[in-house]
Amino acid sequence: MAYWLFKTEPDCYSYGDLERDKKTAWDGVGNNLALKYLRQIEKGDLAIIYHTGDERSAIGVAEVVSKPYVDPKLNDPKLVVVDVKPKRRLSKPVTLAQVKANTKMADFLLVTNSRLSVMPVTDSQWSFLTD
DNA sequence: GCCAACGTTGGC
DNA sequence: GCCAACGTTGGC
Repeated sequence: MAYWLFKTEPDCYSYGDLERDKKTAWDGVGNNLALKYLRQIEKGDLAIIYHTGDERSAIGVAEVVSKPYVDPKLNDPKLVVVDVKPKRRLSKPVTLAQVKANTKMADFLLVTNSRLSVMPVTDSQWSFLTD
């Protein structure tokens, strides 16, 4: 069981959309490094859903309910997706500013590689975001 | 709206 | 295979 963070532009697909849909294929990831991480994800892993744009906050937790598989809508074996379902909203969203203000989060990929859309999250990073 | 950081593309 | 030019992302 591993922890991850998925970024999304809420105007495009928000945590609320995921709650409404109950389940969705997390698609649209094209970056090589993000795809590498995506392929390492296993069924049962948990992912923080982070909203970019004006919100810039970790908003909720999703559970991965499939293995990575090739996006059936596309014809490229490199482009994989996983199915996720909403698990719980965070009691209080954690903003990017709060993450950056904490020295223990200084090496978090969200901070050091702001353009990465799928990234691993360590236990301590997970605790900071979800406690 | 700007721009830094990063990825990608294509000419050589 | 290098790298300049260009495009995209996302924070500010």
